[in-house]
Amino acid sequence: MKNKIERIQKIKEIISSTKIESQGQLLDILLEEGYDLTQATLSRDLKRMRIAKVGDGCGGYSYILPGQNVAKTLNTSHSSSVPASNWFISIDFSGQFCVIKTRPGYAGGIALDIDAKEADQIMGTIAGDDTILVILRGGVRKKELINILRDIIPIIDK
Amino acid sequence: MKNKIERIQKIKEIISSTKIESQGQLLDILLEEGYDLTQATLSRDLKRMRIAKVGDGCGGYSYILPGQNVAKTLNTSHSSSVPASNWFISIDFSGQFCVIKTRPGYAGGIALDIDAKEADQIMGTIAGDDTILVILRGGVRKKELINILRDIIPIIDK
DNA sequence: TTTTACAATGTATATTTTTTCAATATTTTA
DNA sequence: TAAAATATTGAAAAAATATACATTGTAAAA
Repeated sequence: MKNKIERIQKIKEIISSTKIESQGQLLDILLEEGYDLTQATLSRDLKRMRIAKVGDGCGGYSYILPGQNVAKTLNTSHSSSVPASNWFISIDFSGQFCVIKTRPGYAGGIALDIDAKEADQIMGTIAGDDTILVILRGGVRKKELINILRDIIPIIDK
Repeated sequence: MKNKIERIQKIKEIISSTKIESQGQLLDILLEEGYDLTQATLSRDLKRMRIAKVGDGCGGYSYILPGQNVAKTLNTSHSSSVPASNWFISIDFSGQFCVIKTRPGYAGGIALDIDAKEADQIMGTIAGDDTILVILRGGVRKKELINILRDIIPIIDK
């Protein structure tokens, strides 16, 4: 009972640095770290802390802290070997444009990955800190681009 | 199948205007409105829409749209734009003193927030760089102070 | 101190949510 | 248009999450 505050703190740390897909996964980590608790307690903690479970945009789920739109990016690598879910926020299409949102700092690197594919269908990319604009050639369809991006964003939707 | 887009739109409307505590409740509303679907489809919709289920701070749960910021709702009177979870380290009580540890640099600002409450129970605060000393009036109990700090430090919720 | 109230937690269970699988429907391609 | 590829969905099963209840620990009051 004494270590509740400490546990709460630890949960925050884990959630902000690791992608958590279920309470079971988080529970395992906490148990490994030496905390002694059950899933029931974890459920109560998450409820009180207002930590939310939300679709991750890549076919899975992710737990997020309140206000974690500006989550810090602990994963320095952005190469294709890193699961997309570590940097990916959203993808949107409008006319000949595709806008990909990433966690802060990732856009430039991911844009390079996209450029490296040298796809005919892509006229070019422009990247800021957390947003990539992909400009498509006329007549290129959404699905076509998704296929090109598939190994950068393994599962866009499922 | 044609009405999927319409249904998605309706879900957004409902979520933003009504407190939804479970998919079952949302499903009932949609059925009453004439939409024909099952809970399984709803689960998929919510996942794709990245709608989250989160503790409502009053003992229940609530579904929220991606844009809605949970921390803001919680910290209504907190002038700082920084969510509590980003600065809070620990809180301790001893006699008429309460010591709050923060991440470096935050103590002063948080102390201002505490002062702004102008609570009778608090005689004053002294802040360093990462520590706040809250001096309580005689007879003020721990629980009482926690109630006062509740919307500055949401974590100590209970 | 002793009593009392309340908070924290685990266990077991209930509830809710997610997914698998199969059937259709829709869209794209040829 | 017909065939092929994709997407959407429901029903049922599986998985995940939440809670009722009982117990124990902690703090406040007397």
